[in-house]
Amino acid sequence: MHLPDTLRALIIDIVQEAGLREGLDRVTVEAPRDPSHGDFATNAAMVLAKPAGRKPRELAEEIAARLGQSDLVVAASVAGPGFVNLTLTQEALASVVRAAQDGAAFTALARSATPQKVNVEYVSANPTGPMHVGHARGAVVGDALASILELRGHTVTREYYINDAGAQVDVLARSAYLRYREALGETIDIPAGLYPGDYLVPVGEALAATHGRALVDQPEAEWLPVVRDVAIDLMMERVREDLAALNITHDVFFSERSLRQPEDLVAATVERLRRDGLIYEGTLPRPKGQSEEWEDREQTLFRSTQFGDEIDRALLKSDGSYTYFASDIAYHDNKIGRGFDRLVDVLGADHGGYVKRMTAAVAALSGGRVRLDCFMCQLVKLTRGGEPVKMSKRSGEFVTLREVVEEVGRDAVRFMMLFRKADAPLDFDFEKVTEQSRDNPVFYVQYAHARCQSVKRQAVEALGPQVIEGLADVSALSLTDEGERALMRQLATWPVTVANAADAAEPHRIAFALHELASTLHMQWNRGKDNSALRFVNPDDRSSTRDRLALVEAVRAVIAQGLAALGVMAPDEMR
RNA sequence: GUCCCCGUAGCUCAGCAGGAUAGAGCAACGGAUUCCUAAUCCGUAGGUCGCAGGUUCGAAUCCUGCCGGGGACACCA
Repeated sequence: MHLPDTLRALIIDIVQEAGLREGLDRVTVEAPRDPSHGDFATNAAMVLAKPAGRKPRELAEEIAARLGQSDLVVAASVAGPGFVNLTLTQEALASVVRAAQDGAAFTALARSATPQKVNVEYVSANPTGPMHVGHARGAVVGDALASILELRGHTVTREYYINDAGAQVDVLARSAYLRYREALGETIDIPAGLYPGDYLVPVGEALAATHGRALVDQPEAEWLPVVRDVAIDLMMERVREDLAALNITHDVFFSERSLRQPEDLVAATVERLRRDGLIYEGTLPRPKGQSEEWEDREQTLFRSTQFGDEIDRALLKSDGSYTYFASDIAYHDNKIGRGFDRLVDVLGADHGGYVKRMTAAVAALSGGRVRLDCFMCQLVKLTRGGEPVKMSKRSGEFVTLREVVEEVGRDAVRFMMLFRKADAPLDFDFEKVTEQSRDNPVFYVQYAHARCQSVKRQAVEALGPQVIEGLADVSALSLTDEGERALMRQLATWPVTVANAADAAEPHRIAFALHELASTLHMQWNRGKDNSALRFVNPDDRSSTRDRLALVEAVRAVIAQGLAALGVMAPDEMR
């Protein structure tokens, strides 16, 4: 159990002994903003007073008195409307310094008591071209989220849904076919509506190499499936390469077409919904403001309104073919069938209207057993020196993910994408990110890690290699400086941060926590300039140096854990 | 017209599932380098938390209604 939880358990014990039962789950233990309020504070008295019919401050006094008797607590005082502020014993905080040095074991304290099987679907970019910067955000957020869920103890499958069955892959095939003829020496003209990007040139060449002129005189119905399959394969290969450049790999690539062949799983899912009475033939009401181009159409509809959607949704088009939504329902049905407790979709901002219907479908298909969470990534505004950089998939002039990674580096791309709440728009400026100034938080955090390593190197130089051995057993009782205690408090809350970030599905919390920890470390390092007694390495005092090295190592271990979860390198030295 | 997201310092954003005088970075101004990496740090200045109600001991945080910005809205994936 980590320290905040230990304290909370202690408080719950005390409070239960006093006969209080109601509202226990609202009791929290947090590190107050203002360190003069103590190391930790609890709201127990305030949330429990009302149901117990007691006065908050009076109850707080009682709790404080009992807490004061604990081995962990030096002082417990009542403040404000009924906070109980706790100052911890040196030993209590010292235990964190020892524990945190084993970063993995320490982070494992964040593991959930009820681990789940979770599927995280992310990226799922259409295989019609290389990925652009917008895709990078969903990719990074999804990947980091998956990692954080794993730290929380869940079993995670990282999944990519390949939209290889719709009209857009036919467009891809026609575009590739032109490139094929081009490769055979023809002069081609790419009409509007097809993909003009020259990334299809290699596809054309590959087709020419394997098929020669065989496809030239065939009717479209003959060559299209052939060209399409080749094009999709090559596009997906490219997608994987692009993702690899970001150090992202998926466990499962799920093909939309595999829902139709060899077995029609879409039909099976639709049938099941029909048996459950959730499907009917009907026409949708005309939306207001859509008066002009609207015509009433009889369609096969899913009763998503029964599960919180605003309107029922079409599963079959008027020509009898499935809608994209129908395929997607079948796909999620397949995921449910694979035994996941929780499904997560990381989506682009343009999929906002899709969330309610899919959530409804999952609720219907799983009988409410499986939860679907959709997380939206807002747009990335790409600029260079303040000037907007266009990225349009149609224009063929978009900035690809690969270009960005090659220009600014994987670490910077990943960290920048995560140093913002996913549902807030993101500004990404090439010049700022490549500047490598402190404007760029990734360097700030990486530098903190490198600095920890540097301190250890310096210590070895001054005091010999033994000075950094066996640090896991130090007493850490000499770490009484306010800055040192601040670091210890932040370390103590690390497992809580991980747990919260996982439960809220907000990877950016990890990034911010690391930034804060880095800041506190840099601060303490600099305080050693004014006051040499505070330096991490003191050649005249081997014992306190070892305590401080243990603290430094604990900070380093936590930063390393966090950066690893975000997929960012933790360097031993900068440059 | 409906739905979703956003509205916090000049700029870019945090604010941990309501808590104690609202935080950070950048920009501005003033400092710190014989000293473990100045890619760092310290200090000053800067905010009616979009507006108006409501819920309660307590609201930037929850609810309702407006205003403003972005996105999505039947056989497009």
